[in-house]
Amino acid sequence: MAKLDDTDRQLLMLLQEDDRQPLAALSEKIGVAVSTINDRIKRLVRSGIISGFHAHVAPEAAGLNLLAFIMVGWSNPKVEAIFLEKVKASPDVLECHHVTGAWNHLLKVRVGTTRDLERFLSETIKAVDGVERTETLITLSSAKETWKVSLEAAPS
Amino acid sequence: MAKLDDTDRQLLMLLQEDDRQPLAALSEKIGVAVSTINDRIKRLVRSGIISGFHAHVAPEAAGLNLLAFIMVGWSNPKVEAIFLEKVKASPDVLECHHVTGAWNHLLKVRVGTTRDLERFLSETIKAVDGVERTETLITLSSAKETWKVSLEAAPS
DNA sequence: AGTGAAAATTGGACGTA
DNA sequence: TACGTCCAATTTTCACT
Repeated sequence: MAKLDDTDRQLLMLLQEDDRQPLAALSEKIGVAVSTINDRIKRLVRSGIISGFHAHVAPEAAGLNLLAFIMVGWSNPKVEAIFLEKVKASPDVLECHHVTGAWNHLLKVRVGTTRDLERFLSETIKAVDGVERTETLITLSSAKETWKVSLEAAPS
Repeated sequence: MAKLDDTDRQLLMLLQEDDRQPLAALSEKIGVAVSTINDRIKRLVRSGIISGFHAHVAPEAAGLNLLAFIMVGWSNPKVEAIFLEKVKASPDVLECHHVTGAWNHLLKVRVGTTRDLERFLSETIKAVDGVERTETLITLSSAKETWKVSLEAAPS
């Protein structure tokens, strides 16, 4: 893995904040030439350190007013493959993590209403044969929700 | 809230995928004029439907190899304010949600190693006076992790 | 690698329908 | 609101340090 110097870290911080600012603005903030900024960004993209440039959409604008975390459990290991397939295909599922502890997987799900959530649970999750337990945590409010990776202490 | 037509939804889908493609590319994919694309994006940004344009950084590139979800509980309601302040200030915390159920808040946290996680728990979470219970789910792998909002069924 | 300036591409503003 | 044109701004390339 390519290592990051201080200029890279500053650049990544600024691009995580806003990837549409002109190279000239980045150049001024960091203190290197515009063409250097351009080279650096190219390199960071090519090496995969920057995985992409994405517009973020306000979920409420799309009518998605309900955020929930769902923990799912089963005992038969054959369940996993079918479960993951369904989950990956569902646009309601933002995240699916395999976690330690009493549960097998933790899902982050965005839907419109509680009715949609009910439908999701019955049609997508419990419809998978072998799923034995679920626990749903409904989000009342989100005090923090960021995608920004902290770049203070980089590996040497 | 401004309503979205089909052109908006197509545009948002494409920009969620990659916000750096030229307007000409978007114009061709959607089938409207370049200047229309430009107008639409401007409007979507002004109305807050697009909340921003952000570069995504691969966490591993920053040495963040451990993802965990931490549930936190307390009984004294005065704890919340202090807790949220610490959590918002911590670069390790990606998300903090107020949730229903046996716990008060659910955190999504990214750190380098288990040692960093241990330090985070003792110095940031348990250091808050009044925090009584925590449960940590360590992520072994993530089958899905997206930020894309589904735009199939828009509100009328 | 970094720089500055030229060349190519792109985005933003305006007038018209 | 959508369109096309024009001009300004921005990105990209390149020869040099």
